[in-house]
Amino acid sequence: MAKKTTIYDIAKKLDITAATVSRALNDNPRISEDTKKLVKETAVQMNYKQNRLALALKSGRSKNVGVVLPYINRNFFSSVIRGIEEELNPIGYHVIICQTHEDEKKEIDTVQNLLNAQVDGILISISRKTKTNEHFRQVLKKNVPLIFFDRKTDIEGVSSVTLDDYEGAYKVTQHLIDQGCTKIAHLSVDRSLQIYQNRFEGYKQALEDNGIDFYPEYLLGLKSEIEGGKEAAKKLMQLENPPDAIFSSSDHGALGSIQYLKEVGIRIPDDFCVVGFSNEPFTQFMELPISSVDQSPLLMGKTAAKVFLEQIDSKDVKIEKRMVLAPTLKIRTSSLKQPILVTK
Amino acid sequence: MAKKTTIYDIAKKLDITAATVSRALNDNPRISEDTKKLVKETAVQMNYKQNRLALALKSGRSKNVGVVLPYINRNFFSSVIRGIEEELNPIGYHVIICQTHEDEKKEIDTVQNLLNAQVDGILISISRKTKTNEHFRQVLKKNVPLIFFDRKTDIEGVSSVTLDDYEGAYKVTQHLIDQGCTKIAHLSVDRSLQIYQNRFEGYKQALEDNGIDFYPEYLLGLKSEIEGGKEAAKKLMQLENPPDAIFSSSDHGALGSIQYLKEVGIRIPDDFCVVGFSNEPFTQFMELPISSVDQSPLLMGKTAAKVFLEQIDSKDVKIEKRMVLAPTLKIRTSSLKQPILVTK
DNA sequence: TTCAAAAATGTAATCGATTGCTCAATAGTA
DNA sequence: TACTATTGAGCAATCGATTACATTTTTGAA
Repeated sequence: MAKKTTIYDIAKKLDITAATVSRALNDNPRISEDTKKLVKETAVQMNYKQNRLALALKSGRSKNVGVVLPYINRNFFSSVIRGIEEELNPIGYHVIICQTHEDEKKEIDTVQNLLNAQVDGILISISRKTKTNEHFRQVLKKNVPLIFFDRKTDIEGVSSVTLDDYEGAYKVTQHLIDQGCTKIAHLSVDRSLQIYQNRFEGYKQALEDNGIDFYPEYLLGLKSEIEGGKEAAKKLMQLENPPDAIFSSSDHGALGSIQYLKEVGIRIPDDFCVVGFSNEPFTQFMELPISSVDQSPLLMGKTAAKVFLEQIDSKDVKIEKRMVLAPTLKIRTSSLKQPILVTK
Repeated sequence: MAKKTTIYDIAKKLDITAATVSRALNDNPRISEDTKKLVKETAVQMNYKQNRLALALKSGRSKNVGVVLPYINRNFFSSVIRGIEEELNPIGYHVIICQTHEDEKKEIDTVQNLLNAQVDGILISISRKTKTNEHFRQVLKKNVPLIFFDRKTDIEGVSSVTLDDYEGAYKVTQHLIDQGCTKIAHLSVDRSLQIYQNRFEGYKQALEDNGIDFYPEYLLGLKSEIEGGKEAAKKLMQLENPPDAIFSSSDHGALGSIQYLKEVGIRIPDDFCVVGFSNEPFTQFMELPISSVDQSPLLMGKTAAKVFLEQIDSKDVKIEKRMVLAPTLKIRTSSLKQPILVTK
């Protein structure tokens, strides 16, 4: 019992061929209206459901796409996923989500597995530790569309959807300068990733454009999350000439910094400004709401999905599309000296 | 070019049969070691990758499981997913994640789609709006393992992994009473869901066991997130006899309440205690860390996955397993009057 | 040397749906 | 009436891997 009904079952019942059933269900014009109606009714009656595996095998399209990212428990990433799903689900695609936990080996395995599973495309935000390209070339070799989002690496022929991190960082830095800060430190997570390198450069350029020298001591690496932010702030404040603002490449880093600064009695934003990056939800509901850069994750997801669809549709033509989204600076209390306007 | 190599390609190259190739690759003892070695080497050389679709169609197992939940951008849910993946990925399963956004119709569609896609099982946390059972019966009818996690509904023959919400709520309430609170309000999200009903009952029982009367005015519904928490707190404080503690069924509700209470100058925890539920990360890194109930999402995910595997393995035997995990109360500043011990 | 048992491969069907090609039946035309 | 379009539906191959059931080749003992 509980056997799934196939088109053969329907065919047998109606004493026709499976081919006819298939055509009827697909509204093939070569089938008479009468037959179509009969078949469709019987299908409903027998609770027939198309087997997508068989279809996939035949057509060579699984209608599955793989989404590979470091973690899903970051609001940014889960929102990107939501964007992708909103675009792809309505047209029959399923999304297979895989986390790399920032591990290169896992990323490679994952990509390989997805290829085996015959996904129709792979949307990926590379792990922090990824130094290799071979697994991406494998994807291209198999003619499977590959799209980078947010964290990318440069490979010819691969499309990407990213945020203008440079611009975002520039805006943050300019904003801090506008607030009267002149000694602005920058916490960078891992500049071997383009996004962090770009943020760093935007920061540097803004300083330069405002005639402020860049002090290497003000540039710190950021280790693990909140704790890293604390440590970094501590180090900075122990400098002979401590900064008066921190621009952190991550919201968690910004939070950690704020926690440390408060501990040692520094008043924010009066004496010190802090800005983060990513606009994680918690930044706005802290007691001291944290300024941050919004990365439009939903839009990024949708855009990545659209790029994938374009790629799928134009099989032969090779497209390389590099889309860059505009960042929005959300100014909140942590960096707003004159309480004129607070963006929610 | 870029054609995927199949076992037929390997067979042709070695002038043997596809059957032999298949057997060799699967280490069938009926194939000589020499042939095996030769086939395997050639496979690597030709960059052969098994087509999982074909295998799935033949075996009737897609090695995919569907995970259906309201949202993935809640730490609780994304951690459950992580637990599921950790258990299932290593043995070759892929996880297809689908969000219902608390919409019954979407849930029904999703389940239907997953069935069409021939998933080997469905792990689901039902949406708040789900009142129907028909789609679950469809799953059972097709003999596809169905496992509820966290949010369940009672259906015969369906296994579930849940938290002991009753116990969690009881602990919270007892803790508040131990802190000297006697007028404890409860914010409940939607008692048509078992989890919230159970929390309510644990709360009520704890009151009763301590000889405290239950005041219906202290029981409030909780609408949208933080805002809802604020509103609820406001309403409560406008009562003739306002409470001296709030036990919120959601962390966001607790946060909203705290925000309101602070606004009107009520000191926490000195004059008022607040406890949430879910142990979302933000509860511990707020300036005023919020007490909450940890739901062991990782363990829940792993357990659900294990139950699924048991079910898959014992095809014929019908298993109905109801696992209930123990909650842990994380006591933090928001409800700790005597600073003796703070759980991190 | 002979022949059965064991070892190594091959044959062909199967999973479920699709589709190019063929064929039959009906309609239409001269 | 004879013959050709047109329409409706069947046949069989295909997608890639697996596997029950042969068949062939070796091995080894009598």
